Amino acid sequence: MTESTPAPGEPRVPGAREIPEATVARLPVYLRALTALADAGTATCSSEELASSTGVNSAKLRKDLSYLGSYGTRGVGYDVAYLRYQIARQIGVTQDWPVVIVGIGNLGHALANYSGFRSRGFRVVALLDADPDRQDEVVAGVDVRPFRDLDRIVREHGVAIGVIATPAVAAQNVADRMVTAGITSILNFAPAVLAVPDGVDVRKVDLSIELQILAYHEQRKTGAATDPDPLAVQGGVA
Amino acid sequence: MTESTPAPGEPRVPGAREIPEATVARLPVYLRALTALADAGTATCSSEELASSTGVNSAKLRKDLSYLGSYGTRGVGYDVAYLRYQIARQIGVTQDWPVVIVGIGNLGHALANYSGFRSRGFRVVALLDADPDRQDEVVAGVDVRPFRDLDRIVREHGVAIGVIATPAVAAQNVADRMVTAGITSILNFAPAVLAVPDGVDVRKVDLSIELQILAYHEQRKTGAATDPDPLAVQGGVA
DNA sequence: AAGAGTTTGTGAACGCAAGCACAAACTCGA
DNA sequence: TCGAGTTTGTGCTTGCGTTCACAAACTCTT
Ligand SMILES: NC(=O)c1ccc[n+]([C@@H]2O[C@H](COP(=O)([O-])OP(=O)(O)OC[C@H]3O[C@@H](n4cnc5c(N)ncnc54)[C@H](O)[C@@H]3O)[C@@H](O)[C@H]2O)c1
Ligand SMILES: NC(=O)c1ccc[n+]([C@@H]2O[C@H](COP(=O)([O-])OP(=O)(O)OC[C@H]3O[C@@H](n4cnc5c(N)ncnc54)[C@H](O)[C@@H]3O)[C@@H](O)[C@H]2O)c1
Repeated sequence: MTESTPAPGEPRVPGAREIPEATVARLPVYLRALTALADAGTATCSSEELASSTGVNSAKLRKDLSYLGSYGTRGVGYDVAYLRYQIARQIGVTQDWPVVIVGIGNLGHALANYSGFRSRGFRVVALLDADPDRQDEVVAGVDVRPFRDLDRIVREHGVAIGVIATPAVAAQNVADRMVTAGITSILNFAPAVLAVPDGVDVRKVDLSIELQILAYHEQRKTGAATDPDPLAVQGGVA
Repeated sequence: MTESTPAPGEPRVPGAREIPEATVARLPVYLRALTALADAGTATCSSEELASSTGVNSAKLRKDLSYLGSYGTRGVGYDVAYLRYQIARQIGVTQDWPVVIVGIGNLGHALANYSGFRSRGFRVVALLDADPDRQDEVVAGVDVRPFRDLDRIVREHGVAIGVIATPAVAAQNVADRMVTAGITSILNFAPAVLAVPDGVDVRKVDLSIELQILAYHEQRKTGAATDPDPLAVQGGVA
């Protein structure tokens, strides 16, 4: 769902190696750890140190980094500032990405107020909501605009990434409008499965699913299993 | 990180088959789709229908369901209500899980106000914050308590699942306190890597990481790559 | 200059997950 | 009762991700 169909044979971007999806998902974690090290004044670190501070296996870390190139020095380790820059460049966060947030309710407010955006390569250029009552408000220095302004804002700011924080019923409609406006990456917080055309990436963040996964394991730990087949409700096999 | 060491040879819960992690992560999605079907009055559905409404391959769906048992009927499909119950039972959400949220700031407020909790098997029994100024507040009918009440609340309500929505610097300390109090599953929203003892599950939700993954793919799409090796900053190889 | 110690980069083995393809098991109509 | 049509459950293949283990490449001490 994340990968758009790669042109068979030829790489999408000339000169850019193909980085495995699992590695891409870990690069931001390394980036964060390297930023912390840089802030602490550390100039150099080994794969072992970086691995333990990010909670991964050191061999996995080295293999991940090897997809970017050979940026380490044997017997020494990695130059923190240099590696940090290389990862940021690969991810594409050396410049800021303009982002719009649609649905400024409970969650939308929290997202708009989140300071971690700016420091990690993103800039909220607009907050959109369909409810006219919301549209007087100013959240974190950005004023809430009517949803119909989407096209204009996307065009003016060259927005490629959109965040959906509306109720589930509205999510597909919002996604459609985003795609029409030219957005090609969507982060979806609504508990809904979105259908989008090829070439558009969707990632979902679903709190309930995360909790339910925890509940599954929790149930196994405590051995608190419900009886295996308590009642053959309407139309059960037997 | 999610899987605690399984006793080698013997299953953790007698009579409970081992369900692959990837399948566990999809069961909540199926559950949600089945709930929607049930609400719409649909009595029966095929794997093809359920698959397309959840965005997965139908063969994968059938294989996932086969880990729970043989609950379908060939030539017919699955009984919606029956399958729904079976999935809910396997996940462990036939009864409500008591949950505490620590850190009632921007995000904590949104989480506390989130109605999707109750309807999906979870009940917020307490909101905790270290800041005394927060502790007069009542959010969504639950009043904010001092963080030091954690032990008592966990004990009184039998809480097994905790949510961390504090700043990153406080997250490890909060996690330690949770573990001490008896919590064995943690959902962490702070951008920090948590160290916990064996037997404790941690899942993290990290907005910045999700956005950075999108940015990576976006960069490849537009071909907007930074120059491959722009400057050999302090200590670069060559 | 050489040997001991350290750390990277990666070949190779292994295990998990995805998807195809089909037999088995069902329904329905004649 | 039989045959055509439908849909499940799963064996098998393929691909991806993780981990081990080690040679290559470096530093440092003597
Ligand atoms: N609040 C949470 O902590 C939380 C957690 C997980 C998931 N979610 C999900 O995030 C979404 C938002 O949750 P919330 O609690 O902020 O809900 P909310 O009702 O507080 O806010 C939704 C906002 O979206 C706006 N909206 C509705 N339809 C719209 C449309 N078509 N176009 C533009 N804006 C529209 C509404 O006016 C409202 O301001 C929901 O889907 C919810 O399930 C929320
Ligand atoms: N706001 C968002 O949308 C968002 C998005 C992604 C991630 N996050 C992360 O979620 C966390 C919370 O974000 P926020 O915007 O709500 O921050 P916030 O500063 O608004 O709220 C943090 C709350 O935690 C409380 N707190 C601090 N130390 C504590 C401790 N030791 N014990 C108990 N409570 C403590 C504070 O009093 C405050 O009320 C942060 O780590 C942030 O990076 C937030």
